[in-house]
Amino acid sequence: MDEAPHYRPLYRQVYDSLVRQIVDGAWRPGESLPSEQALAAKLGVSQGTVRKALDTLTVENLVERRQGKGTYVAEHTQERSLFRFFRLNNLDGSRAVPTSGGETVKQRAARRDEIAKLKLEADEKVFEVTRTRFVEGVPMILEKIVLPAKLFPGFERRSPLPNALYSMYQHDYGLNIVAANEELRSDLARKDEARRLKIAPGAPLLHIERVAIALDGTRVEWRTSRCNTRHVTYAVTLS
Amino acid sequence: MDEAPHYRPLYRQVYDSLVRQIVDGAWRPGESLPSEQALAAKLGVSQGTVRKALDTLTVENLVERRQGKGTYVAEHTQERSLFRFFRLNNLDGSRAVPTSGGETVKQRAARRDEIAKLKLEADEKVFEVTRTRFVEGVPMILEKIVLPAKLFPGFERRSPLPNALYSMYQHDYGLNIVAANEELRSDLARKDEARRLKIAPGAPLLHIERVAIALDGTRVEWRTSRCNTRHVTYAVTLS
DNA sequence: GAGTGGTCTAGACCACGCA
DNA sequence: GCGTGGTCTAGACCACTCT
Repeated sequence: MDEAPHYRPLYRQVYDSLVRQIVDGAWRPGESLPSEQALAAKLGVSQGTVRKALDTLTVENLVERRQGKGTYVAEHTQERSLFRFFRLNNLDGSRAVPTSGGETVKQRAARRDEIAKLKLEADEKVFEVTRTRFVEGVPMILEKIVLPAKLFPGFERRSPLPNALYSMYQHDYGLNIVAANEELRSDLARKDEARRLKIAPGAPLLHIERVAIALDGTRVEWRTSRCNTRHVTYAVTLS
Repeated sequence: MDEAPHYRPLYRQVYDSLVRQIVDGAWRPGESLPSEQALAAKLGVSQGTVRKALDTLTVENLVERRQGKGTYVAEHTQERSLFRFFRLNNLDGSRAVPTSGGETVKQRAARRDEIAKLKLEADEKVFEVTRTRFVEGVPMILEKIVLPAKLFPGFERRSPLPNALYSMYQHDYGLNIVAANEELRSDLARKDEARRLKIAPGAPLLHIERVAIALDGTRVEWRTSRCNTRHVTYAVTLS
């Protein structure tokens, strides 16, 4: 009755060890890790084995390596974060740059669907953020963001929120968003939505739901975006 | 005024050489490549260098490696092709399995937008395929597929078409689809669409446009799907 | 020049598939 | 038992960055 792998390669153990240390904050985002040689010496393996682990971390966007300088814990800067997780393009194919406005933040008990989506305990509280996002000054997206309150102490006092939330999650709460699952469908604008987006009721909206996942697997946010795709499109690259 | 790389690593040259040979059909899909040792000997490099090139090919889904057996040119089987390029899930999260019906195929001159999207010459011809796709017997998607005629000799005589076209492109025309760019937006069902999908006119439809790209960069198809997302959602995994 | 990551080699041994 | 890919090592040299 053994477990699946039957044997764990050394480089995999090195990888796991490094991930755990990054999760625990042994090195902050933007800081450099020890050199390959140093890591190899400390862990008692060859440099090549450390390299293989670091290469995997690089592919997964957890670290960045710069020849001649060192290996750095990846940082969610404003631009990088947008580039990875904001997928809307203008009709000419250029990347749309969003701004935010009209936000509200409130704390309340989690609802049943939120408990399921975010894997919460039954009695947990959440923060609900709503805001409008603009592209070139035009209201384009209505966002609702639900966050587990226990992960974000003091969040209600942080208004106004920055445009790129993931950067804040990382720096202020140690939550490193590394993956997200999205589901898209088409829907019609309700009356209140139409008013806020300055379009006709019943106009088509792209409905996007996202669950964002941190390095350790924690579900950090459930975001619902309702987007007027008259002037932007959602871009996906399959490969 | 030198070119960008300034120097091309050996493993990169090995990689390029292997890609070229796969494109040229030196080994057919499903066939095995020579062993690492054999390739290393033939190319006059070490086994490790060949391995690095093969690892890259593996990540890009061009080959599959099986320990104890060998390295095989990746094959677009029905299931694999669907898994990679068909992104619709049922509402419970399970993968929707489509079937196809009611197809028409015609040949005609390319229109201006098609010339731009598929990078055609001005006077080229295209095949236009239209068909309906069903999920669990219910009409769910209206597809229009535009193919450059020069890439698909005799295509008009192939009806009825298989459900998974990319498998056919690969085996019958040597066109290996390795990437695709998609753009999504929300739209309303026109009258004729509503009739064919058995929904109300003005119901919301997810509009998906895809340009599929072969191994050598050729644009092989421009596909427009108009999908009723009442019972399915389009899933994206960002990482 | 010192220190870092990037490339390349040669060789050993392990895990797997198959005859 | 043989051939394949998978892991791991030790060491050499190259390219880049900074002092």
